[in-house]
Amino acid sequence: VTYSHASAPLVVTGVDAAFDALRARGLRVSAARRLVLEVLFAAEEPVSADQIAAGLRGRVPASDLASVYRNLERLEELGLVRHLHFGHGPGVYAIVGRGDGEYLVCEWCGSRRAVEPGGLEDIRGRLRALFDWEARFSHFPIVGLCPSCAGRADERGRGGSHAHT
Amino acid sequence: VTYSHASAPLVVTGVDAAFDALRARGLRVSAARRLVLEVLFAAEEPVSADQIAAGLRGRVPASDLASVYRNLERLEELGLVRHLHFGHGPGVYAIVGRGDGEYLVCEWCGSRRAVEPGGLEDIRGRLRALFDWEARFSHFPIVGLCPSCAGRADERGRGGSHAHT
DNA sequence: TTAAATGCAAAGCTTTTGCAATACT
DNA sequence: AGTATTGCAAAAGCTTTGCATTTAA
Repeated sequence: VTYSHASAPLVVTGVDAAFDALRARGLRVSAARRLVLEVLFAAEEPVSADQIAAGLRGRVPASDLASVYRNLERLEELGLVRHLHFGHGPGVYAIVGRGDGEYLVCEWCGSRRAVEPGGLEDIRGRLRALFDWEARFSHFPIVGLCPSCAGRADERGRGGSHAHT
Repeated sequence: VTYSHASAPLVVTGVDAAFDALRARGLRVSAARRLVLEVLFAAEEPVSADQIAAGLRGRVPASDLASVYRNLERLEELGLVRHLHFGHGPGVYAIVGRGDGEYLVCEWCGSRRAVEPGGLEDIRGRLRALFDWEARFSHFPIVGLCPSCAGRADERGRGGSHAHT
């Protein structure tokens, strides 16, 4: 239960700026590394390591999965990338400052709603007040039922089987 | 990303009542099954399948891990057991109605705070009002920083490395 | 008796690690 | 040239599945 520690967020305007940031820290800009960053910058949603390795559905050449993981780890240490978890299943990665933000994930249908930046401040403030707890929803999102699944839940009464998240 | 569907919660007073519930549904009360239930009833916190198989630190005889998983799955379908996730790492299981409740998990030190039943109603209500979202914190808890780690975070400024959850 | 449940082994999925070969600076 | 990074293979951690055998009812 330990994950690669990330340093302070490093927000960058684009792939090129990211490359500069890498070189500035003595890291190299290899083809595989470039691929990972390009896929992440092109992605509109957080993507899994597997999706990155697959080249985001064939758009870009594939890369070794182990290298992808190693790169994601380094980029995360650098503060350029973060990862989060949409329930069960593989972790998903995103560029810090893009595809970023916090999510509400439906545990029945798997749908997600991205919350605008600051949209959870109210919730965080209340958790701070009630429990002196500094909640963070950027790594483990808020899970529950989306409006339509919640409606379905009412029909069927309490409980009921489901199959997601 | 699919997990065994659970039916309506089935709250039971003790191991014996659980056995009755099993038999009432045509399920058998085998030694392994008994073990799983006994460990869960004895546990004060949710425990992993591995801990159950190990007999909760030697208190009870060990059992096959695959059987433990199969039993947990069936007991969860029955509504007697639930499972949740304290961050990365194995899922943890608890008897419904005991060791139950909702948790706040610290992503730095791994500590957890159990919230009294209903203690998150305010939060849930607010999420309902703001996003029409029916949040559930019983399967994926609220993750963030506990008071002491939050303090440590201030000292070190934004970001900073961590190593847990 | 007979279907549910077990034990063991094997596999699945996500992620990590070792190591010799490669390629960025 | 020197070392960060790669590719491949293997392993680790959690969970599921197949199957012949046992066992509760």
